[in-house]
Amino acid sequence: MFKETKTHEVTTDVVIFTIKDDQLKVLLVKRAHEPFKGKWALPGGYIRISETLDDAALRILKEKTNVQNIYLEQLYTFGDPLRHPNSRVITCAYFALIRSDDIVLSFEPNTEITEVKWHPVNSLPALAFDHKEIIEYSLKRTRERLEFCPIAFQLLPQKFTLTELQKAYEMILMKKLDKRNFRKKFLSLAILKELDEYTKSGSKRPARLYSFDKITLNSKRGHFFS
Amino acid sequence: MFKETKTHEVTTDVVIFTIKDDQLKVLLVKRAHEPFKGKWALPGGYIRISETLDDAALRILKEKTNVQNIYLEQLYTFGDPLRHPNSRVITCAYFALIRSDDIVLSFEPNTEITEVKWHPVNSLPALAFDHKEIIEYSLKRTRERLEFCPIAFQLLPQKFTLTELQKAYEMILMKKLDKRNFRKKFLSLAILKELDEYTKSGSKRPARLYSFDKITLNSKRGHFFS
DNA sequence: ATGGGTTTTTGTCTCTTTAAACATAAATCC
DNA sequence: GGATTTATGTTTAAAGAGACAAAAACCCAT
Repeated sequence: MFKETKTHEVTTDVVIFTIKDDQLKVLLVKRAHEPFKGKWALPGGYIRISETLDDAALRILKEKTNVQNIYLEQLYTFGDPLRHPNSRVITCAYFALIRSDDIVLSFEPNTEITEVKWHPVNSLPALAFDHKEIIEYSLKRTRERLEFCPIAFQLLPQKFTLTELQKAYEMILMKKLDKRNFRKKFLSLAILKELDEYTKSGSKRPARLYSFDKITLNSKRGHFFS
Repeated sequence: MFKETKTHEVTTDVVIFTIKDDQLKVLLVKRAHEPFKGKWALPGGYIRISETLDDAALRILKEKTNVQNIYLEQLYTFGDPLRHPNSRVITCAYFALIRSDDIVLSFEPNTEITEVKWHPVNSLPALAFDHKEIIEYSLKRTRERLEFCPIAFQLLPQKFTLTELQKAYEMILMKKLDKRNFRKKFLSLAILKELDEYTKSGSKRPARLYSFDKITLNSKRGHFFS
């Protein structure tokens, strides 16, 4: 079906998660052209001939969301010969968690994309290519990482309450956690800074705000939550 | 330095570990041509336009070593624009552990390779490209996996003694383990089948042989050794 | 101002698992 | 019988999981 003389094309796709409106969401773009015209897809693009894979992913992340300085990690390389209907495209997927309040979706309509939007991961539309599979794999990996290092801070604003932190964990792990045990565990890790501020929220007891103190991403052996 | 119009080339390189002569070794091939003519390198090759990445890695593994049915896992994709001196080559690295007694190095001298040999990982020669980096990363990942699932069985013959198993772990983790605790732990996991055979070895007490019973690769949460 | 509703905050106990340390007897060969 | 290697249990301490209840702070409505 393919001529063996055809060359490969190499792209990168970026899975960006955030928490908005109490939901875990992923950033998608709507395609302007075939294939999959009008369908939602992960932000992605061709890797330039003289940039590293990491640089390509960072560039694309910045182009779509204007976000920088992010925990961005190579996820997996997807290379099924049939994943792209027209040609052989191998894609190196990256994933990131970002704070929703850091985000300015600086989208200027262009020739490739007609829309950029956050979608709840629990109700995704039909996606282009194998992007659904990529997102699912990314979620799985995010959960695995969450057990070992507290990457959830990437999802939260600079100042947050323990309840917000717990909700982030519950959303990613998709299960409820015990409130007292959760707090106990996190406070014992000594990675949170207790602030002298409180939420001036609504009709309830104000909650103390915390910020992450030292963020040591790859340290911390041992489980957080299982 | 590169024209942006140049196309990417995509290869796969396979890191194959085994235990031979009481050492952890990696399979290398000697290159017949430039670049890096005469240097040792990982077995690798171009991904065909209509095969999956996994298939490409399996094919190359088979071409070089005649080994099949192997725990083969995508490791990482290396894409530094300067990793290949002549052109832009992105390589998708895989790694595998194999039993030394399964191996028939069926090497027929050809136009690309002049030699195939196992090299102790502790004393590697100068390697082509970034292959040293790939091997080191692979070792790191192997160690991480070893903590969670007992993949070391891939390195051992069908029948083995507990001492051999322990030595495999010690070689990969590069530290000594307590004999009693090691045996206790493994026997409690109920993944070994106790055979009614013994080594008819040399001048010492014969050791009982074991084989792996059910091999559940991705199961088994929880640490094995840390 | 009072009371009801809601959310935050905090500590203890149990049970299980894990880590680490440690010594002696048995089987074989010479 | 001497050398070597296999085989085997117990104890201790530490860490982790999980279950569980009551008081305090705030808002609002009456």
